[in-house]
Amino acid sequence: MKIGELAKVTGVSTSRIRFYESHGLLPMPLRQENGYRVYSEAIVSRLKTITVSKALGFSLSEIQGFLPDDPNDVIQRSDVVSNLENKLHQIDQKLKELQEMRENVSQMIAYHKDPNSKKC
Amino acid sequence: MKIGELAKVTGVSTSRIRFYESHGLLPMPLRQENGYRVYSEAIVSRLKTITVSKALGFSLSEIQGFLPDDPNDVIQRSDVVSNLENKLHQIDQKLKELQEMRENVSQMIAYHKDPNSKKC
DNA sequence: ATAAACCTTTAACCATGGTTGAAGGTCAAG
DNA sequence: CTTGACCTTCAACCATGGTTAAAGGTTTAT
Repeated sequence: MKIGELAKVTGVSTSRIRFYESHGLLPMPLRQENGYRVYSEAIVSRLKTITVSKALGFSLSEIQGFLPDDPNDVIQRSDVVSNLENKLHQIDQKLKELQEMRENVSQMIAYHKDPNSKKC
Repeated sequence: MKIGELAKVTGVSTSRIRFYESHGLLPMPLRQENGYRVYSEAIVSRLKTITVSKALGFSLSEIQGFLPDDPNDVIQRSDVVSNLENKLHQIDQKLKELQEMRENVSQMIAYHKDPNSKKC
C-alpha cells in the first residue's frame, strides 16, 4: 500500500507518517520505481502501537525505545524482553506518580470544598 | 524583594519568573525608580502554587484558569473545585489506560519468555 | 491532453515551556 | 573610578510533536 492508504487505514496523517519515519519510529519503506513509498501490513500494527502508546502518555523516544527496530522482528527475545521489562518498570513508576497526583488533587478538592477542615 | 531574591526563595529562575509574568500567570509587579521589579510576599505563595500545580500536571493555561487575577484575592472556590474535579477525572482516565498498558506489556513479556504458550 | 488526485522533498511555521545571549543601565565595594 | 553583581529588554534558540506550503513529478480518468 502507498502512504495515502496507510494513512486512511490507520487514521494517521501522511505528514505524521513521514515525520515518524524521519525520526526513526518507522523503518524506511521500500520505494516504487517512481519513488513512492510502499508499505506492508506489518507497518499498520506498528503504527497502531505507536498511536496507542502515545495516547498513554509515552513520548516518541520512549516508544522508539521499546519497539523492535524491525517491525517484522517479533522475536529478538532477549532484547525485547529486557526492553519490555524496562518499560514495565517505567509504567509502574508512572502509575505511582499518577496515583500520588490523584491523591493530591483529591485532597485539594476536599480542602476547597471545606476550607475550615485543614490548612494547606 | 527584587527578582533575584524571589528566585532564590522560590527556586524559580528569574527568566522563568519573567516568562510567567509575560504570559499572565504573575501580575505586573511594581517597579523601583530604576525600573527593577519589586515583589511583595503574596507573590511567593502564588509562585509556589504555580510550581505545585505544574507538578500535578496542570498546564500553564490551566493554572492561569484557576488562579485569581489578583494574587491577593482568595481563589474562587467553585471555579477551583470544578477545575480540580475535571483534572481528577482526567487522571482517573489516564490511570485506567496505563493499567491496561501495563497488562499488555506484561502479557508481551510472558509471550516473549515462552512463545509457545499463547499467540499475540 | 488536461485536470484531479496522488506522490516527492525541503523549509517554514505552530504551540508549549522555557533558557541563553547581547546590549545596556544601576549599585555597592575597594 | 572601575569591577562585579545585579537589573532591564528583546531576540534568538532549544526540544517536542507535529502541520502547512512551495515547487515539482506521477497516475488516473474523462
